Amino acid sequence: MAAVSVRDVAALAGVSLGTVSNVLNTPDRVSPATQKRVLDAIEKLGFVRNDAARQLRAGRSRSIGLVVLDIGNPFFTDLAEGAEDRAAEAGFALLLGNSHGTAARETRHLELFEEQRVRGMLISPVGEIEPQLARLRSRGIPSVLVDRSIADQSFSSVSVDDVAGGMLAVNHLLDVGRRRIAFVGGPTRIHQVSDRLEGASRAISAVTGATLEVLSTEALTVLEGRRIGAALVDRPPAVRPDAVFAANDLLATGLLQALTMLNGVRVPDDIALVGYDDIAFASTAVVALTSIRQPSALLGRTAVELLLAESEAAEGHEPRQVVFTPELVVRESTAP
Amino acid sequence: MAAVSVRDVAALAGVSLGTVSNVLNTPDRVSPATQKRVLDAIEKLGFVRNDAARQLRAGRSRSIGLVVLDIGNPFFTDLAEGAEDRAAEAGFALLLGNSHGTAARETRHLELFEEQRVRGMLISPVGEIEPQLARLRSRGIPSVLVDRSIADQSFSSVSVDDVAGGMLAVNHLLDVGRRRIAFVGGPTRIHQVSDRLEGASRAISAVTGATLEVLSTEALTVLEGRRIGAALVDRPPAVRPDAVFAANDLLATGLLQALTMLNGVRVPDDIALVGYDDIAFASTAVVALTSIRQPSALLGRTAVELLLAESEAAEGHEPRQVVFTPELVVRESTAP
DNA sequence: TACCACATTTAAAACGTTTCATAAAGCGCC
DNA sequence: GGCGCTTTATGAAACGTTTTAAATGTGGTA
Repeated sequence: MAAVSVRDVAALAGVSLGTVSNVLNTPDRVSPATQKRVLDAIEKLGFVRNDAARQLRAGRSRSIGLVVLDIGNPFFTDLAEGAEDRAAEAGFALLLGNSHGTAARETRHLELFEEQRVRGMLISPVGEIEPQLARLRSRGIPSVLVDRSIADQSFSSVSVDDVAGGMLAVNHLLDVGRRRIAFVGGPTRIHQVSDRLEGASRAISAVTGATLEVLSTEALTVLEGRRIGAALVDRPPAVRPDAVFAANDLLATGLLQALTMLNGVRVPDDIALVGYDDIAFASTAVVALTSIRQPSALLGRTAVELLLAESEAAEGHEPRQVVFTPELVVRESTAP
Repeated sequence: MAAVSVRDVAALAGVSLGTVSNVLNTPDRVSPATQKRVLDAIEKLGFVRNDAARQLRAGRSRSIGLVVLDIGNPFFTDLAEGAEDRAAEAGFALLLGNSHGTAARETRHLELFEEQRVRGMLISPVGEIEPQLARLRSRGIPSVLVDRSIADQSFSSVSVDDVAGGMLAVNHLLDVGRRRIAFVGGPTRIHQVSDRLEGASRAISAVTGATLEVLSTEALTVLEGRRIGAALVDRPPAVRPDAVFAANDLLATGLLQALTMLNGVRVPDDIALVGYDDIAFASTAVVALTSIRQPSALLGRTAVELLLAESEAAEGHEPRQVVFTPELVVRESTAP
């Protein structure tokens, strides 16, 4: 019930409280004998540092804020997991904020975390947030942007190259001999969708005789995938694509359901299929799904890394943009 | 760049710093005119409370620790989301810790959070953790246990009644006229599995002529579900069950794949199927899956609620055990 | 006019650390 | 034996709040 402070430890060990602090922070400066006495006292009393006091004096805390668009989205869950792991390794606590995609909540979390005087913010922004982050920076709180193509290079960021991902997917389809390829995805105002399509187009352009048909969807859902899949089954085989690149795994799953259920079309024999995100279900679909994997956890770890670097560094630290390249995971749905 | 403190605000507003604090905490005590001047100054300087100092003086922080077994598990993700929402509403920050099911990491997080002097811990424990929590409690840090059948009633807890869930599932199958029911799940040392089976048994016992066959699995995975499903397809129709209750949705998904793919068995006509957890994919399976939904987010919200109550209350606060009843979500896979 | 009650404001102490300047002690060397 | 040097330990100040007791001002009442 009683809070144990350095003072109590000092009293029990028969030293001054400054010495206790030295044992904790700069053990080299204190003799082995004294050190032992102090450590014994700490052990005996079960002393645990009060980070608030530490932070107050030191001016810097040992926590990091993470604000994500939607913690329910596996991408962000994995990212949070990676960030938390790295933070814990460095002895930092991770404050989690879920903005649910709304600017108001995002701002609320930034305020809450600023009150906590976090070492810095990791944020996947909803809207225009640069002004807020600039203000925080002027207060000595750095930020790292997550998963966004940033015009403003004045902040550090981590992201994944969706154009490269699109190329990866379509190049793979071309490699396994497909030429009439369809892209399924939308709406294109989602920049991930347009980037993946852009990558697909580039890959197609490099190969003569290869064509790309774009089938637009209203959303990136299983249902939309099923709808497009049913439409493909209805087509005469001659005008069907021989491969489909879906903008995410949900669409791909829906496509797969429609194609295999209706039994007119075999995957991969008639139509090869590539998804995107490599969600847990991709590998356990009726036909295991080839997909593009994003290194989400690594993104989180790296974001923490950049943040700590920026926080340690002197004033004029150069922000860094780290762009990861996604990875192709080949499974049955495109097996030759 | 300079940190703005109450002192600066006081100077600009031409009042003492005690008055600034009063404006922030007990506005009734300060005249409207002064209040306005102070608020203007706060606005102008962009003053943000330093929670470390606040906490140091007040002895209590404005953050809550959450340690989960596996943040990648949708159940815990939803729970964390609910907890975070509720915490944010109350002006609290949520510290997230992922124990990955290992006791060492769990302990590490508890230490880290204790250093932060969190208001309390929310924890889904890995192993025997009562001693650690008892120690924390003696230090004035309460805990709420999450999702566990606790022998020790001395801690508050939130959990879901898996026995009730099992009954719910099987009663539904009985309601739609099925009598030869199979339970698919395992290993039974997982208490969720044994509880759900227990519920299933009870429901069966209440109806004469109903039988329950138990098909054991090594793990709760899609693959295992597919294995059992294939075995069922191989049986002569006469000795097949007319309904299956799977211990979770992954198993159910595997079962569904095997049953519908091999085309010998129709769902729900020949075999009705109920899963458990109501994961996102349940509703978009080839045959939309009837499942048992756990109120994960509500669990998280409630856990925060209990924690705050305990933290506000006087010394001898009675711990509370809240047990939620899961909910049946009927879809195609059992449609009459 | 003198006094009191009340509303408002102030000044100072306290929270538990870290840090810094300084003191004490031990030691080798001339 | 005194000197400087290094190692080790100390005490006090400081971080930014909240809180408490005391001070100040205002108006009403005797």
